[in-house]
Amino acid sequence: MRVTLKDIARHTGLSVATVSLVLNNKVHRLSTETKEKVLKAAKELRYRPNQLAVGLVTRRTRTIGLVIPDVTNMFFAVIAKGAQICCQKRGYHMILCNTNDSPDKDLEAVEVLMDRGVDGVLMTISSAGSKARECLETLERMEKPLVLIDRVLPETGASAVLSDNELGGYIATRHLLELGHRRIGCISAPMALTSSKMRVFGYIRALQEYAVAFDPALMEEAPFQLVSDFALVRRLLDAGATAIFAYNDLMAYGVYKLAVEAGLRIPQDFSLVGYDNLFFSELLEVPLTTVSQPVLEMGEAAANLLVDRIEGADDTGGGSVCFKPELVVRRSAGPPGGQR
Amino acid sequence: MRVTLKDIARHTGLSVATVSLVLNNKVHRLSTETKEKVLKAAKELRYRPNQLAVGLVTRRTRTIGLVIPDVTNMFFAVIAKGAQICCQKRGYHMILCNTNDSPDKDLEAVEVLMDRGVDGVLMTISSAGSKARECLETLERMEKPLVLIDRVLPETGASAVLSDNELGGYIATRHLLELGHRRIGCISAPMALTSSKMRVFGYIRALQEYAVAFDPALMEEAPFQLVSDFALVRRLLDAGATAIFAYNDLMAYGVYKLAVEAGLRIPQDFSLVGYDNLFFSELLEVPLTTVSQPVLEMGEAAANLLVDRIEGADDTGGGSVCFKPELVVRRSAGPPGGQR
DNA sequence: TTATTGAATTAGAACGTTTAAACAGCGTCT
DNA sequence: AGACGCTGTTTAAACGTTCTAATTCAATAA
Repeated sequence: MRVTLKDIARHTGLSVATVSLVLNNKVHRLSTETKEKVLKAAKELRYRPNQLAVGLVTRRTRTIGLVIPDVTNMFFAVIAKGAQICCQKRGYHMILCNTNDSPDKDLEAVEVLMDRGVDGVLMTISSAGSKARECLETLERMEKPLVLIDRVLPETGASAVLSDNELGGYIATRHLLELGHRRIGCISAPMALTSSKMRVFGYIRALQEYAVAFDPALMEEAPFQLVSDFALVRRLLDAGATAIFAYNDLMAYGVYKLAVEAGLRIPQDFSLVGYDNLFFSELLEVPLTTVSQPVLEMGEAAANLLVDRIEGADDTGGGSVCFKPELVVRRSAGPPGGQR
Repeated sequence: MRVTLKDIARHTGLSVATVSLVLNNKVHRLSTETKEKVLKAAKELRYRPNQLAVGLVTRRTRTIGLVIPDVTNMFFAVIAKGAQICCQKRGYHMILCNTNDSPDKDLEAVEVLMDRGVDGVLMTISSAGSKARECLETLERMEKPLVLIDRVLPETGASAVLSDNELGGYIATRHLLELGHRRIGCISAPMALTSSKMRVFGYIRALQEYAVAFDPALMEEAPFQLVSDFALVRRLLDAGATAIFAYNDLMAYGVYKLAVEAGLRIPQDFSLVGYDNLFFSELLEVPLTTVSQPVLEMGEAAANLLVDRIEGADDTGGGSVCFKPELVVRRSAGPPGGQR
């Protein structure tokens, strides 16, 4: 079975302690002869330390937990990959937990991760973050650092890696305003989501800047999926919208699809701007103008922040990092009025 | 910090052993009074067993490893989710390793997982599976079960969850043949991939069945990405292809995009069939005809198979499971000759 | 009275590490 | 000769569990 320190000790005629010391080269005053003997035996027997045992005594596992609503959502898949890249570089490993956006599972995931002795956790809390407080408290009790991703817990001092959603909403809307649109529809995700709220705030700020009155008739809220309700789009157009800013590309695709089916042309009949710059957005026949976030970098930054806090002597609570989104201009947004 | 058995023992005036026995209700002959006292204290103190310690003594961690080339690839993201669903149900957890399709990382991942005491591993070996043998050997030495996903290791008896790629290639091609195509181009992925090879075999079998000679001029091999080389498409069309079967939807999108850019119409100028039925495929202006695999089920089945083997008294090496792909007919494939 | 039985509980080893403290040799200095 | 200082190595406790074998105590039987 598994080769242990004891095996190496027996093999070399030394004590377990000596072997351990050599392998961790902790003590310098060991004869080179002994060192070589141990190293040789370890290599021959292909010794690898049992991390359960190591973790038990050192209280460090070089493992972090990643808690996200859904790996299948590209945003989170990329976050996971970014975090992995950091782990790779810094010698950590990652336990992945999917919560399906359920607050109960948020808490369960945190507890399970604690049981497994992770050194810290990376987490995007469920959109209905009702158990967030308890997660925080658990982590605090265990004295393990937490870095939030994309969603923030107000009031608590938890550090986070964010994207400036307000700015994203602003630049998307400003782009439409610059093109000449004055009646701009906005399809948001549930407003419980900070990111949704912030994007709407950005939308409103841009309108104000261009002295356009905010009209509630131009606001629609839709579930976090492909928009499949044509009535919703119809309402916006009937309210005079010449452009639509959607919470994300996925929702924009739904609008797009519905528009195509209804014989409406983009951008002639109305302009469309999404958010996320999914891979697919440039493949649409009318490539989607959208806002892009540096998601991979965010994942990597989050993990880096976490590992810094894990390893940092000075646990300064770690500030938050905020990434700037960028506008990706493609063809789905043009001047209003059908001219092209 | 963490509450341990010792804390509960101190709290109840009992011994650690008794507390442990109650909590695992191992021995029936314990006074109900004692039981209640322990249970109450455990709840009050919010005791949770340290899984590192449990794992160390029981040699079981209720954790499995998932080794995949890339979470960011939808196929694997969905596999991961399927596996998670199984884990959820059966009380397991999952450590995720990305290999970036590098054989060295395959082996590293397996070793790391062994160090962390996982009970078994779920794995898609890198396409250049050069270290596959060593992975197998390591797992065997540690006596941990392995279930392969999507890719197979011939000669070795490792159990696997597969999709019938030969059948998929066959039904895709047969569909085109039934529509009347006789010159069908095939864009494969690198042939080192079993799945690629099998799909091509299916393609050839369909051709044979329809008494169409196989023409090497109609075969192209492309990297596992968006096809971005128009010359490749041109070559196929020049060789007389009226239809193209692409290894997967992603590659098909590339072909599609290039075709649109070159002013070629689908399916009038040529038909296109993909593989995978990615979410986006139905959003294309000409929705993509494709082959769909039950990926979520595959992930779940793989994890189930693994857990069965972990828990099974009878480790019968576990046979392999093979899922059947299905044709999803949409609009990108029509009769040849431009008629519509 | 002394065994015998049985129920309830506990001591203690084990899992595989780390690490502080102790120890054994041996040469040097008074 | 004894004290001291090195150097190289080992002892042993600890981490938090599990689990076998042992112990305690009381009640019953001989």
